[in-house]
Amino acid sequence: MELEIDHEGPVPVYRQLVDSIRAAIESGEFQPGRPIPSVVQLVQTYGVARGTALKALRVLVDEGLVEIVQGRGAYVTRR
Amino acid sequence: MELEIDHEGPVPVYRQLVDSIRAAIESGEFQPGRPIPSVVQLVQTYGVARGTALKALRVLVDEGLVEIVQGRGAYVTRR
Amino acid sequence: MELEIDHEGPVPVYRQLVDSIRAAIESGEFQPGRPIPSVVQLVQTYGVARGTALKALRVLVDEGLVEIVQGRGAYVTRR
Amino acid sequence: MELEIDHEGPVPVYRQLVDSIRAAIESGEFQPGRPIPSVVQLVQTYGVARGTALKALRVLVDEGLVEIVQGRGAYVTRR
DNA sequence: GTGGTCTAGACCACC
DNA sequence: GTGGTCTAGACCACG
Repeated sequence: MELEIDHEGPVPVYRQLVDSIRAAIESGEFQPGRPIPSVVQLVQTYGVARGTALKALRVLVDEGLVEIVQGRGAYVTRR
Repeated sequence: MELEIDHEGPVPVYRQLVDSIRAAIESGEFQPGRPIPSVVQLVQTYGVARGTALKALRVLVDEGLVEIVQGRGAYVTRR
Repeated sequence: MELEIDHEGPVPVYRQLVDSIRAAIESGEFQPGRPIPSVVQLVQTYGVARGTALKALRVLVDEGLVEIVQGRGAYVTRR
Repeated sequence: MELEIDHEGPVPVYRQLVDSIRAAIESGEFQPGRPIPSVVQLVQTYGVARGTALKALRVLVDEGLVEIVQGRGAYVTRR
């Protein structure tokens, strides 16, 4: 998963997060059925706002790459 | 009854227990009037916390698949 | 809503919470569509453990007196 | 609550326990709504068998002096 | 802030 | 041995 976020550039931060996480999933760094970093971890690691991390999560859910389970976390979709 | 619990995956642990026990009942592995594994056995076998095993039990009782006999254990409902 | 929980008495603590909240609903103290005290408030106000407060909540939900809105809280059921 | 049990005499041990506990209730030593000593405590304090302590408890319940709440303990009946 | 999940430990009566 | 109750703490997504 890429480590740098460009807060100044033209690409929305949440988009950068989405692309970064998607790349990590497609590369196999994040395995199906395994958790992706929690919202809190994303916030701390990338220095983004909570809302930004949540927005990125929503996009990934809409794309079917990630599933949310309440009380447990966000996971890479199996299949 | 399935032997593996995925503590890292998206499915809540107590749900995995419920599904596993229900499958064993429906397959006939656990017969009506016969006991299902005790809470302590579930804890030891699957490495889950007591509260988690009890929560699974409660769901099965609510579904009518299992009934509790105090001091004796949990049994597959007859009928 | 009654203010005293008897931790030494015969009635299970979660049951006392259920009875207390139900009484407040039926008396109109807690109005339909309005929130009931949060889990954290119950914990702090009555000196009970989180699990105990959640157990009481679950009973009220099962009885149809209360409904949960995720991320917002527990509300008295309308109707 | 009396401290001596006569294991050799003609009075059944469970009866001696019953009388002892009843006396403690009637004297106010054990208050209504408060717990009486647990089965384990009776066993340890008086050196009686578990079955004996349980039998004494049953008699007290039948007499309406004590009420049992599963998971919590035995309590002096209110009123 | 909210409730949901989970762990680890304790004590209880009952069989 | 059995399940039921309770505490104290943790982490999660969601608003």
